[in-house]
Amino acid sequence: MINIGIYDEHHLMGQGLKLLLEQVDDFDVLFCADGKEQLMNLVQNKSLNILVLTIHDTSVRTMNLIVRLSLLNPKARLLILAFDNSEDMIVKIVKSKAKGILGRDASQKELIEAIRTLRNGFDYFNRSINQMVLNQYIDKLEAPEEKTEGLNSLSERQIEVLKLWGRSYSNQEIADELCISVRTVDAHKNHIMQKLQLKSTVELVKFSIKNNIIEI
Amino acid sequence: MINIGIYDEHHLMGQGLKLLLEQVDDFDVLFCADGKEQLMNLVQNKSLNILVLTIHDTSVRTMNLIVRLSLLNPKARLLILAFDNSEDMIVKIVKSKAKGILGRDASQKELIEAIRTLRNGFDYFNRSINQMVLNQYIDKLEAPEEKTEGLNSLSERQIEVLKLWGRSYSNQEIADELCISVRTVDAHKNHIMQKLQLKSTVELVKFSIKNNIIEI
DNA sequence: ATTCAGATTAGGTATTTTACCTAAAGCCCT
DNA sequence: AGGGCTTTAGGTAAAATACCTAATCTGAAT
Repeated sequence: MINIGIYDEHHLMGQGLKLLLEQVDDFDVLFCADGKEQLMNLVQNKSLNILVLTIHDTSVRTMNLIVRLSLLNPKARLLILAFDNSEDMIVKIVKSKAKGILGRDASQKELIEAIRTLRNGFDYFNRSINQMVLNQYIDKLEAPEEKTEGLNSLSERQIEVLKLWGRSYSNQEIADELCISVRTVDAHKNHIMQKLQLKSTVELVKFSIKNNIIEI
Repeated sequence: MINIGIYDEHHLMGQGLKLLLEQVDDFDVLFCADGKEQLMNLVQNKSLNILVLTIHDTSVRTMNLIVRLSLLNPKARLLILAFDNSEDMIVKIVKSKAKGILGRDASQKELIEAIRTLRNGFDYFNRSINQMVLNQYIDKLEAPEEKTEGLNSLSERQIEVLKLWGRSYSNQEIADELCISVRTVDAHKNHIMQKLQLKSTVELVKFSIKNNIIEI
C-alpha cells in the first residue's frame, strides 16, 4: 500500500486528484490539504510515503515550502505537479528537495508511474524534463505570431541582460553576474534599444513589463 | 441533464474535474480537452450546456480564447476556474464573455452550484468576486510588504517631474519645460527615491506605473 | 511671532551610465 | 565560403547619478 498526501491550493483540484489516485487499488490518500499550515501538520504523518504537491510559481516562498516539507518528513518523497513548463521552473524544482516532477501535460498513467517510481526509491525527473523542453519547443512553433514581435527579435542573452537589469542590477552587477565586461552589458542594452526603437530607459522598462521580462 | 465540457491545459486536472462532476447524477461530461485546437472542435458540440475552463493567466492569448469560444458556441455558457485571485484577473474575466468565475478556494459544492446557476440562465459572479476581494484584503494584511501609499507622500512638483520623466524626457528637457536647473530636476528625483526607498530608476518606473503617474 | 519641518531651488565633485563609434571572434544559413 | 547576426569589448565624450551642502520659501505648530 502506498500512502499519499495531496496539496493543492485549489481545493477542487485537490479533490479531483484524490479521486484520480483512489482509483488505484494500492494507493491510499491519507489527506488532501489546501492550506499551508494544514499541510505542515499533516505532512508529519509517519506513514506518509508520497506527497503530491501542485505548484504554480517559483517564488522564494514556494521553494521554501518544498524545503520545509522535506525537513518535516524526510521519508515522504515529494512529487511536484508543475503548472508552468518554463525553464526557470524546471531548474528550480530540479535543484530543490523534490524527488519528481510532472508537467501539465502528464497523463494519469504517468502520475501513477511517477508515484510508483518514487515509492521504489528512484527519482522521476528525466522524462518530464525532456517532455517539457519538447513542449516548449512546440509552443514556440505553434504560436510564433502571438508573441510581441519585438520580444522575438531579442536574443537569449539580450533578454538575460534585460531580466537582471529589471531586477535593479547595475551594469557592473550584471557584468559580474554574467562574467562579462561592463562595456558588453552596455553594448547589449544599446543593441536592444536600437532593435526595439526605444528612446529611453523608461521605455525599456515599459517594454520589459509588457513582455513579462520583468515583474512589476 | 446538464452537458458539460472541460478544458484544462493540465490533463490530470481535467480528468480530476471530470470525476468530480460525474459524481453528480444529472451532470454529463461530454469531453475533457487539454489542447486548444481540440477544444475549438469539441466546443462546437450543439448539445453542450456548460464549458468549464481553467485559466492561469490573463494574457491576450487567454482572453482571446474566451472570446473565440463564446463565438464558436454562444449557447455553451463559460464557467472560469481562476487560479489567481488578483484584481487584474477578476476585472478581465468579468469584462470577458464568461458567465461565471470560481476562485481557487471554491468548494465542490460551489462548483456544482455555479454550474446549476449558469444552466438556469443566471450569471455566477458576485459571490466569488466578493470572496476574492476579501481574500486579497487578507493577503495584504498578511504580507504588508506592498507600499502603494508612497504616492501621498510626494509633492505636486515631484509628481510633475516624475510625469515628464515617465514620458521619456531627459533631465535637461524636464528642466527646460519647468524652467528650472538640471540640478534641480536631479535633486527632485533624488528626493523622490529617498522618500520612497527605491534603489534604482527601474523601481521608480515600476512605482510610477503602479500609481498611474505614467502610462505603460 | 517665531521656530521648525519640508519643499524647491541650485551648486560642487566624483562616479557611473549612456551614446556612438569601431572591431574581432563565433555561429547559423544558404 | 561569404553574409548577417550575436556576443564580446575597447575608446571617448556627453549625460546622468550619487552624495554632499545650502539658500529661499511656505505652511503649520507652539
